[in-house]
Amino acid sequence: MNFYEKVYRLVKQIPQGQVSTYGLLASQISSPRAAQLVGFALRSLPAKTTVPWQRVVNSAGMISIENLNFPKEEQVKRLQQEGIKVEFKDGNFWVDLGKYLWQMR
DNA sequence: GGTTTGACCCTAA
DNA sequence: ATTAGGGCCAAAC
Repeated sequence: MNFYEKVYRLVKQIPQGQVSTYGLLASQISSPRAAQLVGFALRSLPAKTTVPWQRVVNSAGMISIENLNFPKEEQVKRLQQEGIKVEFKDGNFWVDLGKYLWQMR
């Protein structure tokens, strides 16, 4: 099984209305230090995919997308449609992790 | 097959 | 507390 598949499967398991972080996903997949790889995997996602990539943010709850197929606005829009509050702060979008963070048990 | 890069994280100053 | 730098793992060059 590829690293990508693991990432995709795990991300697909995130329920609607909740979010997760790169580091957390990485810890659950293979090694806790591979957070960057999770982002790398999501980066290679095709424009049309069933993977809810929008529910993945960095450890601080910030959206760091800059130049990709999906602009930040798109992600924020989708998150808001799922009932997640996104606040605009200093040029970036933020999510309250304490409220919406999804933890796998 | 060695080097660079990346939607990041952690530690130290 | 905030900022800066190094490190980690896997793919692309």
